[in-house]
Amino acid sequence: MATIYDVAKAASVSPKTVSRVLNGDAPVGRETRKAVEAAMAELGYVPSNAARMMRSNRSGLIGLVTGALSHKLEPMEPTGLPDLYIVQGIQKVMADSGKTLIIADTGGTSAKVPQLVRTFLQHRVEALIYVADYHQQVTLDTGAGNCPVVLVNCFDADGTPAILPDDERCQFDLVTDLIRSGHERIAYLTLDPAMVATELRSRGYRAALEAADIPYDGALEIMARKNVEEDDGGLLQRALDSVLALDGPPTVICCGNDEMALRLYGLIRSRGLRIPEDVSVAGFDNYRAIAETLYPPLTTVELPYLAMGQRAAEIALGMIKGEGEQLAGPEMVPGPVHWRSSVTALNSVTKLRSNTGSTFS
Amino acid sequence: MATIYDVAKAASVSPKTVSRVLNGDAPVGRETRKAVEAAMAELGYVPSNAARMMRSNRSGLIGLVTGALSHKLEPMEPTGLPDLYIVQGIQKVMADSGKTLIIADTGGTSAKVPQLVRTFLQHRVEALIYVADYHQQVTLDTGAGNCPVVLVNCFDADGTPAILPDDERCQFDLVTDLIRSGHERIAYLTLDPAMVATELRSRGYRAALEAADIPYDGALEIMARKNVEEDDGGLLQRALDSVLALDGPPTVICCGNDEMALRLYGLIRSRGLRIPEDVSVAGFDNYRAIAETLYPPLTTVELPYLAMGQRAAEIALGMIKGEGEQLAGPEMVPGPVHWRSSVTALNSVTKLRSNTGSTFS
DNA sequence: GGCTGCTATGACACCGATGTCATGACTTCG
DNA sequence: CGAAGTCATGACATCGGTGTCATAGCAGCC
Repeated sequence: MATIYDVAKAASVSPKTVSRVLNGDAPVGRETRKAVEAAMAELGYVPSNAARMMRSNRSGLIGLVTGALSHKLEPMEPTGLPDLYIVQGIQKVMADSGKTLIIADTGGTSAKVPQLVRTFLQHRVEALIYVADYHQQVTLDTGAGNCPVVLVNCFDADGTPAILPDDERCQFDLVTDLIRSGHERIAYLTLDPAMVATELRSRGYRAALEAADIPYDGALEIMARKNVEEDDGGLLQRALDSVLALDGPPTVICCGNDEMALRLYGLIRSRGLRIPEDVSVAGFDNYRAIAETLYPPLTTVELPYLAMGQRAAEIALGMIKGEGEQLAGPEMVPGPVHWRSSVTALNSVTKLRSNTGSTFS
Repeated sequence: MATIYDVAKAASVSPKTVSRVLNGDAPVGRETRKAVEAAMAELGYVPSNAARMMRSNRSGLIGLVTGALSHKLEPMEPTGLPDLYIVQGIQKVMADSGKTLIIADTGGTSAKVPQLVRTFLQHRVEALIYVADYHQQVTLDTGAGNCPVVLVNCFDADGTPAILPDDERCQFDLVTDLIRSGHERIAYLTLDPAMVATELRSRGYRAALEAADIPYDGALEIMARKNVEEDDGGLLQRALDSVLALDGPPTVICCGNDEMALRLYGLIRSRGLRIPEDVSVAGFDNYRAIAETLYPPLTTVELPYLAMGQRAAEIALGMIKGEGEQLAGPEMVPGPVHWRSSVTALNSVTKLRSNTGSTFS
């Protein structure tokens, strides 16, 4: 590989002059510049970042640790590969500010993290971003020293800057929109309550009911998915039958995620009911391959993964610059409701646009 | 950040001795080693890859260019995020051999590629891997010079080493398995024929029929999805009605992908037919969120994305080492059939395991 | 004893950029 | 006209490691 010295020799100038042409940090004569540029092109010269870094101490690299690439067969496999969208958001912002992402995968075991972080530190990353595959608490033994760290889709007990989806707000917005279109008997089939998100969404569900003065009925909120292999789908069937058998059956059923909604479509129809005429269905995740493909298309909430990634990248960049924008703890990012035809309006009032940034597609 | 000189001073030895402790490339006295290790721990020393690289010229970095992170709203959005699995495969192999992945996203426009490649070259990547999001031909103006390049899920006209899914073989295996379980009237609703994969799969479909001495009936093979916005799903409806109206209607319908199969489930049922009693359905992609969640679970073929990634990484590593394993052109990787209950056996013979590596799950 | 061979260590140059400072040629202004 | 200022350029040190070579100490062997 050609070096700056080769270029200098070919252009009959000093290396420093070549450097000046490269960086434009000092005036260079017109003819000289031409000669240097010609020599660079001729030799296919590409400056070495490593050598640059030795002086400047700025690598231009951002380390990204994730389990995104190794979902494998974990029992609690979440839908939609959220971390991918987070990574996408991070990548976009970083690329725009001239940083290059270097990524490493935990392979599912956080035990590998210290080793990965060490590799990153060897490359002198300017910041470290850790992306989890679902909303959870983590305890990372990063050993990152004074390297800025940002957590995404997870949080720790030490108040490390973290970007989280606002599960509570999302579910609140969805249920509020349902109420606005006239629903009052709103069932909610939840995911495993062991998950952080489940608890938060449940809170959002109840808060929305309360805000609308609708009494909370425990019989309408049922766990329908457990993160264990034994769950063969029977939980969902029983949950559905249970709410349908109630005195006041629900007019709409919210699902813990879009995958559950997909299953529910089949179950509801096998019981001779139509969607949404007999019962409406709402999902969670806006897993587009499902939500948009189902007939009728599924009303659901989008978790703002892309935005979360972008926000995380911005925070990280801010920390690199040493700006005051130091998050002391988690920052919640809300996401839009996607209103589709799996939910019917029960009132005659013109459908109200919610003021929460919902989109009607 | 502490340097090797700081460590040397703290341990009262020369920097070179610290280097020897780090790399173990020459004997070091027991006491000396202890002192050095203590000093390294004390100072939190992490060696700088940049400085190392200056001498060794080996960065330990592998450049990955992909559009994986920016699917966005492209009309021909393929299902299943194949490139993610490819990246996963690459990552695994690279991590195992001590390389670190640095990734960049094209943002959907291949115009950015040269710039990204340049960045990678600045970092002195040891190899470049380009991953496409669906099977296609590309013309990359990499300007990578003598840096090894491997293409994945795509190929070019210059015979650059490439790893491709064996679409033809996959479809052949699937249809052959269908024939083995007694099906003879096999419809095939294809994706847009403008896609490379469509042509290849069609070939596999016909080859399987021919191998079983079943005459090819053009009325059974219909394009049911066009990569344009105008396609509102009407194509699929018409295609379904068309094959159902035939004198000899199909006993099984193959779909171009699992998403189409998901749609087809709804259409078939809305026509009062049962799956698989009245008509069997097969998909393509093994998009698990759909294939495993649908009821009944979907028989489909898995494109071997993970294996492709691994293979690509191996090829790249081989090229780095300068081994003779120089692919002169594309290498096709086959994938397994996943046999599920959306296809019924028409013959009374015990179901035959195909000899093509199919799995029955 | 003198030679060889091995172990443990250090001095020094070097990788490829860039920051600092110096220099020579011109221009401008009092 | 001489001092001061600008422009264009180069010499040289430096970043943090590692390769090469030298050196000192100590054993083993004829």
